[in-house]
Amino acid sequence: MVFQKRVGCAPNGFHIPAMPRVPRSAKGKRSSRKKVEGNQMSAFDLLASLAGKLLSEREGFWTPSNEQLDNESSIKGGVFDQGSCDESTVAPPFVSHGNLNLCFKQHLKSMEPITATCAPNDGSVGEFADKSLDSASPMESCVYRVDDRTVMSLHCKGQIEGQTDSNRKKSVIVSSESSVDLPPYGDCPRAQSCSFPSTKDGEALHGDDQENSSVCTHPCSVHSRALKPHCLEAHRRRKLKKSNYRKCDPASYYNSGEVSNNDVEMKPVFHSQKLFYTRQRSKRSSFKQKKLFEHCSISPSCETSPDEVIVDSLAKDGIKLEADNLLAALNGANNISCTRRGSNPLYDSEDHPVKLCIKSFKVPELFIEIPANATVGSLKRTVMEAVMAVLGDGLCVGILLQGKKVRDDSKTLRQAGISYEDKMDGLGFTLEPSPAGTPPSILNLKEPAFVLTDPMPLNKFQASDATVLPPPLPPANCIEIDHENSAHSSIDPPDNLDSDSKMLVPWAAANSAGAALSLVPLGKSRRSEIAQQRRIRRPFSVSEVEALVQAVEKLGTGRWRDVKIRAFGDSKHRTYVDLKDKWKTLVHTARISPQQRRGEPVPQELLDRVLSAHAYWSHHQAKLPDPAEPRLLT
DNA sequence: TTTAGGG
DNA sequence: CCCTAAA
Repeated sequence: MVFQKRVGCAPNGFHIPAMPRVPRSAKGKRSSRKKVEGNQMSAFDLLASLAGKLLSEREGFWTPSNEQLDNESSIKGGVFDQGSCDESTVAPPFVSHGNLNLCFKQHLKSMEPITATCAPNDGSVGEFADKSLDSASPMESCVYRVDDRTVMSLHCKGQIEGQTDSNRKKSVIVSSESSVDLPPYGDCPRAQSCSFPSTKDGEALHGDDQENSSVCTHPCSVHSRALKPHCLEAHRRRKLKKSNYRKCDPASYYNSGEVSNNDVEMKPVFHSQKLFYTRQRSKRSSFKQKKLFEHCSISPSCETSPDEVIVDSLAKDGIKLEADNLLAALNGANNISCTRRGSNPLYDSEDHPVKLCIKSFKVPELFIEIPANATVGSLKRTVMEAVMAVLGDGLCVGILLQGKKVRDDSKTLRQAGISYEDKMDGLGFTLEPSPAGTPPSILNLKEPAFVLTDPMPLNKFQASDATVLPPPLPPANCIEIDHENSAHSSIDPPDNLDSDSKMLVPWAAANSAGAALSLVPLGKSRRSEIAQQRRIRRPFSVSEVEALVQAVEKLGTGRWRDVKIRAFGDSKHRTYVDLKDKWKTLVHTARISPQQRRGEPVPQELLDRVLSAHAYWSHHQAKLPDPAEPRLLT
């Protein structure tokens, strides 16, 4: 007997008492060194990264005025981009008081507004929701209709004024088929998504809605997330299609995703222990869909079901994490020397500290299928593995301001507009995949629909269960990145979110208890042709070239692994293949005229050595790993 | 997993 | 940088 249970809707989520080291994902776990290369990011790292982003960078050339956006659209954009039930939460233990809730959403994106907040940290979302119905409340509400559902959106209208009333900026969108006193439909034409509050307060307020809201998720929308074809490399698509995907009855996806939001629903769909890792079935508003599909040839109407409604919610028990606490935790744990108050040189004399409250991060929800005779312990492990597969394979924090990504890490908060109170309700953080070994880059999760399956070779699996399983996923993070952006962050172009959005497909981590996982997209063929991540281009610096040349001189051109160890042993982002390729280009560069060379000029001396080494090793086989290593005569 | 090469 | 056949 096999049952399938949707984990994600567990009201209280999964509270992980400690943040273990994350199992490495599919690639390179062979040696310890490889593990080091693994793009692992602990929750602490995450916070550190976040803190660094928020509090440590101040230089920039961008002026906030460029980012003046519609104040309302931001939240809604964020909401639309979220669109899912609230899911499990992970509470890292290192936050002294207050938890950073990582809510398992269907994708790694957080729309939770980071609010400027001043102690005392009051007010749950529910309270705000309550108050929002009061005209005196700092919250605004608006109502709109999604299909047959009336939806109320509560969001902040107030500005942060002074130090006492600044933490009133919350946004919650409340699904409402209930008795909530709703303003007339149409008050807020832009708001078209619904979500249900998962905070306890929200539950208390709209408890009846939760179940109803659950209905909002619809399996059919599993594939409704728009993947912009223009974002896909056709070439890659073809390859992926050819090599990694197989035809599969779409209905099987739906079956697999047909588990309702009722936690208790069991479905004997699969016969082996699997983890379903699917994106929340949701529907975006027509408004958002328009944006989503703006560059997509797929019609939204055919991608969504009428009764799908975006279900978005705030973290269950989303405990605020104040910057103070965060910094204190960081300082205490990792000697990060940043203080927040007065004397902090990070702040200009007249610069007010920016207090932020991260309500939650959202990561994809999980579907788990496990034999009924499995032990509770194995279930726990399975969930943990799924969780860590999502969280562990390298996350970085992205910042959304007014719905736009803030990419320039060098900007100050003020320059980025984060210190502007009138924008605080448009500030959001996202958990994003961090390309291996690369600085955090902003990546939007657009197609977080996966299935975790048995790790058996895909070909075997296909042969044995081809009618059930969705197409397998390419064996790596599938992140489409902006090729225009190098590793260096840059300013977000002032266009909409989707235009520069990225896609990601996390790759499951390895197992620990015989339940190895692999990830398979749950999407449909068209858009399950997910672009595989292309690593961010990282031009070799002169010093790197120097190290490479030196190592090749010593080791020869046939031992790239050794060269890598020798010259880039601690570098995560330079693989031996990279080095081999770089050497290839170096040889080429050395042979062409300086006028033809591009990029950062390599000193001629190095190029000469490249040619010399290349010539030498062309005639000397570098076979012997160690003893009398041939020396290059120079 | 590494190497070697083409793309 | 990617992709992959071969080793």
